Amino acid sequence: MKLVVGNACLQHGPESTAPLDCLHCAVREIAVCTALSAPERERLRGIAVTKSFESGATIFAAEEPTAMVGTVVQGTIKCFKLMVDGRQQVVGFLFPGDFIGSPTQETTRLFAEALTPVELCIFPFPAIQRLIREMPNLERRLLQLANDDLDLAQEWMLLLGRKTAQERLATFLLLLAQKMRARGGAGDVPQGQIALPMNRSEIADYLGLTIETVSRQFSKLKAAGHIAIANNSEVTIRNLDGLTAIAEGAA
Amino acid sequence: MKLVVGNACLQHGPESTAPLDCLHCAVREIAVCTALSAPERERLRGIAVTKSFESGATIFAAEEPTAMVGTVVQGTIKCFKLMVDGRQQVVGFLFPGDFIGSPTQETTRLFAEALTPVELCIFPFPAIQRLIREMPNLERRLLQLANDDLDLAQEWMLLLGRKTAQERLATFLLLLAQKMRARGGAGDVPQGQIALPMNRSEIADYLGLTIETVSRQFSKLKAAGHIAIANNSEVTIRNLDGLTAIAEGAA
DNA sequence: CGAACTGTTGAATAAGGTCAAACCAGGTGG
DNA sequence: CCACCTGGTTTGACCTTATTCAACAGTTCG
Repeated sequence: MKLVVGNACLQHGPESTAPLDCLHCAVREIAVCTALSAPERERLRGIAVTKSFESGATIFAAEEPTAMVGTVVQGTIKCFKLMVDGRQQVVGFLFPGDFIGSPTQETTRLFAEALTPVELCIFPFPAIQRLIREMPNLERRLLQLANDDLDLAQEWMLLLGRKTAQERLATFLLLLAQKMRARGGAGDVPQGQIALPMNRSEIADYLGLTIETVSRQFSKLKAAGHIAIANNSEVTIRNLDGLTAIAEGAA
Repeated sequence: MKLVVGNACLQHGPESTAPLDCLHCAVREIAVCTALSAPERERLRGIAVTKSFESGATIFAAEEPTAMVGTVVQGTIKCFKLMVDGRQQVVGFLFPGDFIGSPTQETTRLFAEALTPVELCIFPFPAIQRLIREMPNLERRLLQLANDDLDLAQEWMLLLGRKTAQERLATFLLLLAQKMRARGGAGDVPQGQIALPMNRSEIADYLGLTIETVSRQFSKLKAAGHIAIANNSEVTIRNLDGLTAIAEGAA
């Protein structure tokens, strides 16, 4: 486990204070800002700064005072919990367009680590708290996002508490496929092709399994013809219905 | 599994339309309404109705259009997910003062069932959506509640994905004790005494275990002197530090 | 080309699940 | 008042799944 310790955010690293170019932002169609009126978006832009993280960097760590929230512009992030003896549970992977951080909690409860080079559009904590009070549209959007996250977390509780290893991996792949579809838009990514920017260990920590079990289940799904494995970070869904049946425990 | 099927809410059963007596409400100190100003509380009261459910009744079911949200005034509720083959995952128990339902989602994602006789203070869905738009304080409070719920859900993902049976039960008992403390106030409940309004099967479905394993872990904690078991629905914490150490995996 | 990772596969082990029997408390009815 | 029944719970014996431990294969990168 490689942890860059300390409150990395807002302290070092390349941070642009130049005016943001929201009009050409890659995620302007899906991020929080979507819900805002033009003048509101302008105000939000006023407090935003962009920041880059190299692969493996800690974005924030649990127990720290919350320094920021923000939008993922580029890259993949894993959010996770840690136990004192090192056991790890990934609670979510974040992709471009996703919102990161809790806008109401004074203290961070999670660790966030960049799995690839990451670019964030950051809203410093005190500033965003002020803006939330002044912009009901922003607050409404955040409430919606929080409820959606809660829904996904509860779905994952079902997975972790009641599904078999096979069902977990199938569910995971379908979730990624769905996220890609919701994002990538049209022909961006070929039908059923899934990028895996995380390694087996991180998948295992998301699914509550070991790397060996994850690997075995990949092999099994491949042998059954449900997926094809190009390389370790790219798989293709060959049989969507079959995979769905497995994920729901109907197989 | 006893399921009263159908959209039970707002359709039948005793439902009071008389003006609510908020001043003497048992949960007025902790519920959503706490965050509101006097006139705001008055408006919220205007759309509220109380409703009772008998033990075992379905309060709402997954996939239904959301009919209401509300506050638990009395009783205990379990919220859970179901798989097609009947596997069940409890995602939370709700106690007096807790908020029930998602104020942003048009469709219900969970089942909610009364474990004891339950009294709810109900806010019909269209009305609450309107009020949210008009009362920023209400929205702010709901955002806070949603983020707290999300935090708890992620803590539970760690439990379900990475903790042993022993650690799960210890964590569960400590969570209940903490909830009781946060609620019951002063001498209401004797030190470390925990009421268990749910049976072993429901605990098992919350912890991702079987009833047999739950039972064995109860016996083990009792044998180790960490808890005392008065009867099946009441336990006492004898060794808080020991239990905490177990829950955190430090034992 | 070889070192260092990361991932895969196999064999042995353990934790928790399954099946089955015993237990116990609370309610029923003689 | 007490024997009996019933549901939930506990306990025991055995089994299955996933973990652990270990060896091997494939990639990446100096």
